[in-house]
Amino acid sequence: MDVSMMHNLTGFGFTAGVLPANCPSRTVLDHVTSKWGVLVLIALSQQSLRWGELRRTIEGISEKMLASTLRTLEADGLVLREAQPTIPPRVDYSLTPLGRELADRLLPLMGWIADNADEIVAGPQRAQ
Amino acid sequence: MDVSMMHNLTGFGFTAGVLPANCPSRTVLDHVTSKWGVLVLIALSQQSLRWGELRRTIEGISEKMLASTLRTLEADGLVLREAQPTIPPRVDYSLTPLGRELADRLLPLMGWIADNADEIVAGPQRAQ
DNA sequence: CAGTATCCCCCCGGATACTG
DNA sequence: CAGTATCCGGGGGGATACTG
Repeated sequence: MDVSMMHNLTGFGFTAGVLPANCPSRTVLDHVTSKWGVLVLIALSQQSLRWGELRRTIEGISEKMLASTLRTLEADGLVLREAQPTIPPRVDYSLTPLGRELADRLLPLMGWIADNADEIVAGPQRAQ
Repeated sequence: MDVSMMHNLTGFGFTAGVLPANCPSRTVLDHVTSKWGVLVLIALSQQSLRWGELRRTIEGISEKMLASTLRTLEADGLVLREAQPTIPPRVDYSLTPLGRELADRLLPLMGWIADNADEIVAGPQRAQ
């Protein structure tokens, strides 16, 4: 599996119309690019985290959305949930091997965004 | 040491909390991961396209959302809009250099999603 | 052809309260 | 601590009609 083919769309089978509607890829894309999906995956890419740590790490996320996002990503097999049957409960979240593969593609993207965000939001003219 | 540092978040400057809320990176992330942002950028990564071509290429997008998405991406300096003053009008959309840099990070992601979507939506158990 | 304008609904997602 | 339950408002986003 060569990396060079990663940039050849033809090799991925969505030559004609980017992606057909109602196909699995669209579903996964929606999950990943959901409002908090990327940030959860990025957060877990560094280390496994507990619920409360995730909540504090991803600034601004609500409990509802954290739970919802984690459930979706877990159902997709991207995030692993490990609950200790202790009192008080302790639950650790981490990436599955599949999730790690995905995160490896997300990190360069996020890195680029972090690097260029200031220029982008400022606008081409004003940045100049 | 080439790609490996891409996996070190510290190198990108969002060590502490993934990304601060209300920061430029969040804004750009929201634009890119908007419902149609990724698909528009991917579509334009192969070739510049006219309005109607984009509409047909990105299956399922409405005129309203195509216009909205294009305006956002153009304002961000990621997409270039070139209108010919002819009748009937002809407008070409393409990626700016900045947009191309971004697309180069999006393509591996989309490729991976296309490759693994079937397994993901099927679920780990059933896929097994 | 390349878009606006308009109507309108769904549901995403936030806030708050509560529980094992 | 790690969530669920419930309420609720705004706006994301679809469908249709219209225009230069």
